Amino acid sequence: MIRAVKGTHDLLGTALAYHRTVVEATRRWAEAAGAEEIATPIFEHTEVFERGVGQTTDIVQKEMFSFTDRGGRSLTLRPEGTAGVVRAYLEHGMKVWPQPVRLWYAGPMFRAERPQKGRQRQFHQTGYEVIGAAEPEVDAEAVALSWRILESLGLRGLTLKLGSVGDPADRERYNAYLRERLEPHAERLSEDSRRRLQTNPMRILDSKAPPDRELLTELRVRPMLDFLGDAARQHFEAVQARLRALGVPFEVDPAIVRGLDYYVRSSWEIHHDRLGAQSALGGGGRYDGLSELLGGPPAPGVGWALGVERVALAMQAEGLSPVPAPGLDLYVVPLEPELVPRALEAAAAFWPELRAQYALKARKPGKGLQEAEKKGARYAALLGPDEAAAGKLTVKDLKTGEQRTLSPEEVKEWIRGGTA
RNA sequence: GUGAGCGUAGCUCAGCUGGUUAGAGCACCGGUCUGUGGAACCGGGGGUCGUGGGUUCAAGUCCCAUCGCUCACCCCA
Repeated sequence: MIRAVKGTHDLLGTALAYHRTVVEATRRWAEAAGAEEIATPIFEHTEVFERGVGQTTDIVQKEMFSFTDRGGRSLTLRPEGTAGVVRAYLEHGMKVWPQPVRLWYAGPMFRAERPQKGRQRQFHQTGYEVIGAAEPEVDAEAVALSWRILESLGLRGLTLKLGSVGDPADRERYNAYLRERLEPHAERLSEDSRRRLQTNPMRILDSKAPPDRELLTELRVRPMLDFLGDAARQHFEAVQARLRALGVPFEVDPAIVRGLDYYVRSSWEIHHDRLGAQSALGGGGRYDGLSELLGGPPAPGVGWALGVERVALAMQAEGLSPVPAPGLDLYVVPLEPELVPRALEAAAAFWPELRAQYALKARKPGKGLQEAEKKGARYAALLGPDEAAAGKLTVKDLKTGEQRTLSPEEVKEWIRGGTA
């Protein structure tokens, strides 16, 4: 049997209902904030991510699904959404739109990791980007929006961790400090971290390897926050002040680093307390240099992404139900075999005002009602010789038991009136 | 990529220390039931026991390998 590829899943039933609930919540709140939806391709030229996300990141080094197309171009299934959105911003000259431009999106992302709870190879994110503004207000706006989306879904066990990774110059000073501090003890670091010492020392802070953690504690390595320049520090404080004013609870996490190189200044994650190892529901940050990394003019930006599957897991852990998919309005039951075609015609005549389906085999009335119930229909319509002759249907409300024999037009009126 | 746990019907599982033709519940199909449902009862379809090899008179059960799933490491949404 051919099965879905490792780390991918068919989405249906309850899982899809959770999925839609998260996407629709994002749509509602993002559009409330004035954002326009964008759908970028799920694959891009590999360099979009190599240059955008960063050569030294785990995502680029070991998690991308890349392939060569027939023309010899290197393409990559998007591992995240922001780089593609900024590429689109540049490609469509959105810098001439009224600034800043607010965009939101939802769609699949791909990372070649070993699957586990809350981690799949194809997963889904919703995201929000504000491009063309450097003010701390938009950082706070973005954080507050993602926080409120999660709250609106009913989630309680949320923690917002806010940090700052500073400006590039601050990071250079910090990286120099880290190298100087850690290099004498390099042999005690994990293999990955020894490599990071050369390529990107800050990423060592992200390591959870016990030897790395011990060494960092023992050396009393100072956090990035101590190295913020004046501009970044003022920005960070302003963001905190705006968040307090908006009533968004957060804790400052001096160690927050983020796995994507394009982040500067604000950087945050939202965690849930009952998710297991992969506890981040979402994260984001400011990426003022990204446009230039992609070959564009300076264009400051800030944004976030939520992991749809993880939010769904968190909702389930808290016993929260998704918005259910709408069921059938009407199930048409032919009472005689020769009336099956008439049942199709009757059901088809209700589309699309009513969700109507019909039985392919003649049923006795009792069986027909039972079947309608199993199909999840609110109403059953019996079509027997009498109804056929009169051009009517005997329609029964399966909840109340109320029954009427009506013309198709009257059926529409009754049901639409009843469900309005 | 590393480690651990688990693979019996569409789903949830039973199958004792290896011993007839591998079972149950749910679901599905049909009947009891020729114009009114949610019940009950009866019947039916559906399994190469993940796969391959080995031990044995005999393997769903023991051993090895392999594949898959899950969780964890790593990292992140």
